[in-house]
Amino acid sequence: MARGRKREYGKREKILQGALKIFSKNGFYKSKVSDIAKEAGVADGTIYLYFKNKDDILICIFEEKIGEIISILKDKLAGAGNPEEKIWVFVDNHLKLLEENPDLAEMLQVELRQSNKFMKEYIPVKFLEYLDILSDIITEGVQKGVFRNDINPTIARRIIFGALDEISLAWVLSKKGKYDIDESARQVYSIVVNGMKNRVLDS
Amino acid sequence: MARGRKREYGKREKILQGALKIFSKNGFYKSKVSDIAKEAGVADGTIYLYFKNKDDILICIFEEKIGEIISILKDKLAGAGNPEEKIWVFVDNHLKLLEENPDLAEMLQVELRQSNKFMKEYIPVKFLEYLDILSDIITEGVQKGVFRNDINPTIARRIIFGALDEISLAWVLSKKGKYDIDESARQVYSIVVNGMKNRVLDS
Amino acid sequence: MARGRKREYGKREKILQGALKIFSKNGFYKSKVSDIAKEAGVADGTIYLYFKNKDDILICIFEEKIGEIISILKDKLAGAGNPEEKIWVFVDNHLKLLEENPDLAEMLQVELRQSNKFMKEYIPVKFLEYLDILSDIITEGVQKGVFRNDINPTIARRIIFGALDEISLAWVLSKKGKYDIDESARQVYSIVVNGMKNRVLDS
Amino acid sequence: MARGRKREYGKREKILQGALKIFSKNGFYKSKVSDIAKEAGVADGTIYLYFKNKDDILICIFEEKIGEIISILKDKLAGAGNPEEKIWVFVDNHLKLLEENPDLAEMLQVELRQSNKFMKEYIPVKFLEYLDILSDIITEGVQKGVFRNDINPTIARRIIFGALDEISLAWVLSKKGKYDIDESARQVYSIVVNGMKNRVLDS
DNA sequence: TATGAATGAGACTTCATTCAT
DNA sequence: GATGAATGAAGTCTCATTCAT
Repeated sequence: MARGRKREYGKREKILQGALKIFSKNGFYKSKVSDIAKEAGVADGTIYLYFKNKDDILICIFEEKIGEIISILKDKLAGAGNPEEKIWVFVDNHLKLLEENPDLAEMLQVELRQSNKFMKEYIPVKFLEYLDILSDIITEGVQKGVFRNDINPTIARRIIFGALDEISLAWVLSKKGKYDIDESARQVYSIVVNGMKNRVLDS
Repeated sequence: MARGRKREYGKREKILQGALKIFSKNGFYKSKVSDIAKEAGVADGTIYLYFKNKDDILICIFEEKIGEIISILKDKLAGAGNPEEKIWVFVDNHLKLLEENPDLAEMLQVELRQSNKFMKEYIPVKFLEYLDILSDIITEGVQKGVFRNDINPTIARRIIFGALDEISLAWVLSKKGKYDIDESARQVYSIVVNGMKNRVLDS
Repeated sequence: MARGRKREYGKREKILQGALKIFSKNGFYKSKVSDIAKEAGVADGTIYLYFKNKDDILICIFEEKIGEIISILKDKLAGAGNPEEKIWVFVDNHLKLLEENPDLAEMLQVELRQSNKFMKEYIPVKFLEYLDILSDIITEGVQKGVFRNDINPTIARRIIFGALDEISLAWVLSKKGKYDIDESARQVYSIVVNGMKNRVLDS
Repeated sequence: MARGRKREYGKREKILQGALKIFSKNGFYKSKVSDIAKEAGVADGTIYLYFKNKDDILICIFEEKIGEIISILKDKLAGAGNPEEKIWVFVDNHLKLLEENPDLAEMLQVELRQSNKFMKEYIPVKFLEYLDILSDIITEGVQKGVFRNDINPTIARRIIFGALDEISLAWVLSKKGKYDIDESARQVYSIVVNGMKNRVLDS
């Protein structure tokens, strides 16, 4: 658990948190490095001791945050039984997590999109890892005959993630009031699981 | 200092087209007004005869392009019969349109998201109009008993749009090769329509 | 009295009047040629049929307006008797004229100063002609023994004009309310005439 | 992209001096911020570390320079006896100071005028403080019976300042050659003091 | 390691002027 | 003569990044 000098890691972490807050408030381009520094309580120059440049901060937030999400998700999935239950865990976890971390939600919704664009070279490894969990569940469901075998896991995972993503976006942009996250989770689950279900087995 | 002019018409349209191309290539913030001007074949200053500022160009593209999409969609929907068929028309139209207009796809994916944010005052009227079409179809389906009556049209429309949106994004970012748009359309249709279908009626 | 085509002269005059109004409101640099055109009710391009450029408009206003002032002043001076009375006529005329033409006042106060500077080549011929009237009166007074012969007319005229100018400026900037022009005229007259008066003759 | 820095102090002062020089040479509007930077030996951006914008530089020069003038003037006035002598100190000080600081003279003459206009909101506190010194002297003279009691100090101070101002302007614009500052000071003093003097007391 | 003053390239936008109609 | 759409040079200001301390 010991992780070298606290001072160093403390600052890096503070910068990432500050950046998350600032990015989510202003968007990536409108955020000034000096504002991040102020928010983090460090000098402007200090940021460049921990990150290559402004873009790098963005990338690191993704890697780190999605890493945490994946870790939490995997823990929860370990306790889940069949593929349908796993889908529920995924859906519920995704929406709850963003509900509890509005800054993170805002960033993933809005800045991630940009980042994919302006950083052509950046391949969102961690993000794909997250999507892989979803396609693994679907594949498992298909193999077990729970889901129809004409379901294409690569496309289906995009459908599910897209649905969750749009729900989150609507929630973020609606100033977090209008949409009920629990209700939304149930609707997503009900539609996609029913949508993929193998009816033959039911009878 | 000024030089010759040509009195060509359709300049506004040429600027919008140029901007669409540049925005989709570089993203809004990385796009220079002078590049848009060059692409449109006009002088930098000319842009400001037709648009208030750079933001205004973005907004006008949305209004105009989504307006066109809505118009085309409504025509197609007029020939569709039951709600399920209408969902198919919506899904198919959305994905085909973006396939045929990659620049537009790229922009809608990335810039529309930001727009809500950086221009606090801008409310995407036309975009909501587009979503309304979707919820109207769902509502109709629920009323006719084709879709389950526990389906919430406001959430369901986000689910469907999100699915389409993510598919488009994946297609855009994968450099338009990896994903098969037809297959994707069928998957989206199959999952969401089956997912909303009222099974009681079937028996 | 007939002066060629009315149309042509009418437009030139309208432009000058419009420019006077706009310059006095915004100052020379903040005034846009297009605003002058709008105020004058002509097209932007039309201005360049009558004036070489924006600077030229300014110069022409000076020449024309100061010309008119000189003409009016000379008429009034023709009816004046001794140098002291002439000083009064000059002082009274200057302040009254500006009171009645606030736009002109504003312009002479502010733009005339600049003009000497930004147009190095422009020598304010008409303005010097106006000052000459003043030094002629002083010289006459000195010669007649009314004013002391240690009075230097070239300097004294600057003193008198400066006093009037500053009074006008204060009046212009105070939004024409605070200062009483009549009272000011009397104070200027009383101070400068008493200040130049030859006391030896009095006894 | 940034390059070496020197950590020299007094940058604010160097910018003010550079700006004074550039403004006086070109006038406010024709002066480019980059020229001021070059003159001051700093980078363009550095100017914005010390001043809000170009207008702010102008205002600061006024505040600072007139502050200095007031300070010097007050010292000299402390050693002056009667009101007439104080008028002489004021007149002499004003003209000598501008003679020794041609750039400052040019700015006060020309740019101050502009500033009063384009910065409607800016109230020239320091400048009014300077004028107050003058009206205080006049009021004192009136109370002591040295000056006539029909003299209005508020107007008289404008007359005196205006006279000095115009003399300075003529001197500045005449490329500092034609006018003799000493002679001018004596003329102004002689005219205004004689002009305000209470003759009744003389007898 | 940390700082933050300084840098300077670059972008948006304005507006005097032109000239095809 | 009159128009006004078009031009494009130019200027203010921003802000990511550096490096002497």
